[in-house]
Amino acid sequence: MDEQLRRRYGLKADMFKALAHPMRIYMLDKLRERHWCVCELAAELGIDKSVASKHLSQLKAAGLIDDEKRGTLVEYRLLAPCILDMAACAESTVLANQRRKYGLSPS
Amino acid sequence: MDEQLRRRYGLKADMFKALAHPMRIYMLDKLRERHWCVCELAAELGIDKSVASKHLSQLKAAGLIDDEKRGTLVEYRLLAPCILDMAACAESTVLANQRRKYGLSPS
DNA sequence: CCTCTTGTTTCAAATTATGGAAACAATGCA
DNA sequence: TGCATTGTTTCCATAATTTGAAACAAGAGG
Repeated sequence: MDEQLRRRYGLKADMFKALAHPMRIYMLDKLRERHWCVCELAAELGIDKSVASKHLSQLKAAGLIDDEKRGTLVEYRLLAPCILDMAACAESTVLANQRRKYGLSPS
Repeated sequence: MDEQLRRRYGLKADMFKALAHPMRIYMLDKLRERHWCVCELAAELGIDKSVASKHLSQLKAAGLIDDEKRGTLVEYRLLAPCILDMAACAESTVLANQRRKYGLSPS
């Protein structure tokens, strides 16, 4: 695995790493509907504003969302809608595997 | 965020967590071509067999791959091809963002 | 039975990720 | 200016992940 391959797979991994947290996926789901500011998302998720800000910063670094200042608040918006299709694919895969392994019906 | 939502987003996050490592994505890419045993993948990636085994175990737990014993070796095979489409989507998104942010041409 | 090969598991160490509090910056408004 | 609101950053404690070595388990084959 040479340097170029390592960098290429590192980029993909960074993208998935940004998605590898329940709060961040929930944030993306909320941003699909409309713009949200940090304090709104923090209240919706029941977490500290600093934590929400850091999660949003990770999503922004991954290029999944973008922000825009409006007065004292910062509005975040979704950039890459295909990401949520990925999340849906992930969920259906997980559910299919649960059914296959444990015979559970989809809940 | 109630318990049911937390569990639902936790499941999605677990799937992405399984993909959030360069070696594991590389493994999935290799498994797209054909079956591979642990020692082959370990040699290909230049990592210890115990490390390769643990990465594969994570991918299996996520339901992305499956294994089958053949004598002393264990063959792994890809289960969910849509996962690699996700990885491709991730890469194109990353590259698009690089171009948008830094004006780089696609490499 | 003995030995070699292949994989998995366990263990400790190092690294990384996360959360919460506090400090700080920036804007709006009286 | 003074003050409240909103976000970001920093610091620290805790939790999770990753790695490699070693121990262990399971077959294959002499």
